[in-house]
Amino acid sequence: VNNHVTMADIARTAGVSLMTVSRVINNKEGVSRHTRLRIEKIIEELEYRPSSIARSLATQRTGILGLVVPDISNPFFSGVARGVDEVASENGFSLLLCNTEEDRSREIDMLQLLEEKRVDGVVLCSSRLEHKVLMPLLARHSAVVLVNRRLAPGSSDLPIGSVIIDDELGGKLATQHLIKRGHRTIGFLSGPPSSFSGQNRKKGYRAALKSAGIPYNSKFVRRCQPTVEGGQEAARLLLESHPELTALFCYNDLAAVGALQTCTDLGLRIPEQVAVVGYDDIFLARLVTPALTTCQVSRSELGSNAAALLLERMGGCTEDCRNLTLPPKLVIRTSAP
Amino acid sequence: VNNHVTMADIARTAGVSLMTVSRVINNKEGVSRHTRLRIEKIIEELEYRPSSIARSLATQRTGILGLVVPDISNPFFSGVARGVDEVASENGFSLLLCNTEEDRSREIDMLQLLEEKRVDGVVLCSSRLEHKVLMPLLARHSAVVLVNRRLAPGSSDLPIGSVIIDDELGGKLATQHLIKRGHRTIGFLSGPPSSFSGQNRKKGYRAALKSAGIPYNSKFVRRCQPTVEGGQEAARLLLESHPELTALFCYNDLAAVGALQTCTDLGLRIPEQVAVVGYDDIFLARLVTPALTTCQVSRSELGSNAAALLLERMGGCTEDCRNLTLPPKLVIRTSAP
DNA sequence: CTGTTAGCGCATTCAG
DNA sequence: CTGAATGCGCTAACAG
Repeated sequence: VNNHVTMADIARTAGVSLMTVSRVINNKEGVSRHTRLRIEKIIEELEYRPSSIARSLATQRTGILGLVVPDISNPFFSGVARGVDEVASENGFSLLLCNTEEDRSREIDMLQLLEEKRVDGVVLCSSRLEHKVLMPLLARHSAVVLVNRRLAPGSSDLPIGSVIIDDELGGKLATQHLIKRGHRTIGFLSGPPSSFSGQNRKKGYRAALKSAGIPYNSKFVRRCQPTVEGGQEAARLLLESHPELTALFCYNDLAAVGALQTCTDLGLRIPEQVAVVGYDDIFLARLVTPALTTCQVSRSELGSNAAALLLERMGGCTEDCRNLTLPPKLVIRTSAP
Repeated sequence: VNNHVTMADIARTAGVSLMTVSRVINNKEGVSRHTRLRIEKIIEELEYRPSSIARSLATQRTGILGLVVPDISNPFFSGVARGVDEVASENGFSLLLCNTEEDRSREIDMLQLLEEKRVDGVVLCSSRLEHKVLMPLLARHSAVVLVNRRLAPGSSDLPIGSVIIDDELGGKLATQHLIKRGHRTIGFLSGPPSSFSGQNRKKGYRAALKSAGIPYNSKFVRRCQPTVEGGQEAARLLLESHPELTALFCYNDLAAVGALQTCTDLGLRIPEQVAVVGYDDIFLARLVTPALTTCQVSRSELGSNAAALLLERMGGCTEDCRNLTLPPKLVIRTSAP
């Protein structure tokens, strides 16, 4: 089905000009009730569908937003995507999906592709690009919102918004909860050293310790891959060398699940002997045994807020309301009641 | 950043015609090595990016494929999306993501939207629309591939491809495995009655019983919601009324996890007293205890095959290789060793 | 209320 | 090897 009906076809069979047809299509006034109805009927009969591309060329707007994610099959990002899509589609925008496959050069390509596609705005998630190379790319888009990344204040005069999770708060909430339950020796699986969120969660961890008067002990902190295996290994190393630990705060839920398994292997009962707290509240968290106490971050809210912010910017908002920080919420389950 | 550099700008500053610029952009011959290099340099300097929309209007091709899914945040569909994206982007196509939110009227809207956007092809996942309303919509697209749904043979002369999982085979593999391990009284949590895959899995279940000479007993079969809670409830009803059951084959992994929990609640040891088999091999499957024996279906392969099929159709393949049936694979873990 | 005239940015004839 | 002319389908000023 290649030969589409065009506006000209409608105009011809209706015996009017293109302009008149255009008016009824776009619901603009200046058409008599009668001819409008007649044209609408013809449009129905001929099953006319306006061409977005022609319209885009004329209006210079595509009605498409670019969504760049490292991996759409990662539940975190598909959750974000869902949120973005919700508010985008509510406002008449479609999403062009770009998977970078965690690859920097592909991220660059995608950003350029989106420029060629003339998308009206871009939501960029977890950009792996360094500031120097990212900025020129973003400069070529009229509206951009970053998710999971914040530009250093003053590092750019571009109108770039951002939505991030308050990881420091999350780290603090988790640690405070453990302290409140009487734990004084709390281990921390800190995730990949390059991870910003890991660093911020650690800040929260330290802050909570400090305000409780508990000295910080770097021996209780261990990096780990953000995976079940990573958590398993790190937890084992930590617990074997420091049997005095009564609690573990983990970079994410996957690592926490690993920690759970390690405790089982070592014959440590949870939460009696070791309490475990995760981060993210992935689907899995409530299904493992014992169910995981964790910091809940709403992925779809990340997305919907990002989209809302983007639409705001596209609308030409000049205010400085460019950065959002979403608070995580501690969900208490049996792994650390 | 609204005022893009155009081909005309390049042509002017290079002192050549539009045509020449067009030729170097599209890597066509008919340009002297010298001018080509000169123009390429100017393109670099001016940071020219061709406009996809203008090009689309001229060529009648967008380089965009539509991807329609019920819910992108569902790991099943984001997995499929990943697969589709992989082969699409390999072949220079982008993806327009459409979330129907499991809503029939939105599915219709999306299909129309994709027509207006003039996408080159559509991958439609798990369509909820009835044949009568679906066909006219699909007829307006030049290339369509269905995922998780197959049109009745001869029910349409449209060149529509499809990729589905062989659920009957899956049901048979799972059941045969249990039989081979000595089970004779095997329960089946059959999922939602409206589910095609559930019906097919049941066919496989029955076929396996039959070829083992085990009589089919409808009392051993119970519908359930495809959720943890659904599986939990159905498993309880089944096990309480039929203590002779020594194994459960479950509609999906979520239901299987529910069954696992029920067994624990009832004090039944897995797999000694009750063996449990799931379906899908979601991420969760290997992480629960005991790890789930299950039928693995590759979501990304579903997607990549769909995309490949679509590209084939778009290329004008007239062969009858329109339907693919992917075999699931039994993954044996500790819940049914 | 309605129609005319120009583009939007590029590709594709067909001539030079 | 290079260029001029035409059109893709639609919108946006302007005129009537």
